[in-house]
Amino acid sequence: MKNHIKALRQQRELTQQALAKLLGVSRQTVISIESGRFDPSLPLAFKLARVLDAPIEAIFDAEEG
Amino acid sequence: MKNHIKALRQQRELTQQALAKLLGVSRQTVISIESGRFDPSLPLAFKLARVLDAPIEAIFDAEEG
DNA sequence: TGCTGAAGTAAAGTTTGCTTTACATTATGC
DNA sequence: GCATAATGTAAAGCAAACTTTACTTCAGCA
Repeated sequence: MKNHIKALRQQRELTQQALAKLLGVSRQTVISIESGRFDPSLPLAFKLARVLDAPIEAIFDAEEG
Repeated sequence: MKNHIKALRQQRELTQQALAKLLGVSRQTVISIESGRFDPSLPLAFKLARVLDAPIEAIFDAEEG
């Protein structure tokens, strides 16, 4: 599932480390989600939406598999 | 994470079995998510939003932990 | 009565999300 | 040159999502 976290994070001038801290996860988790290694859990997706100030549907591409 | 899947499913007159088939998961998964045993993955949450014709934020309560 | 559909619980097992640790690369600045 | 910050990869291990199977309960109906 593709996402625009990297772009949104950079717009907010947040490092991966800073975003990880805001989300309460490790830096590896941020890297892995940004690079598409895996999808975040639903609670984490909601936190991302709150931290990045964007609706979930705007952060993730709902394209089908 | 609380959700309104059961109510939305019943409004659409879908059985758990029918919803599971539409989502491409097992009936157990539908039961477990409806009853709050665990949260769906993000891809599954998107499928739920599509099948139930409601935005993710309307299906799940984003209350903080 | 007994059958069938819908909803529910439980347990074992696989897959995926997440953590922790360690190491590599690139850029900035002393 | 050396240190530090930011990004990235990889691997081992734990936790949560999901599957499969099996069993239970309740309602409706012939």
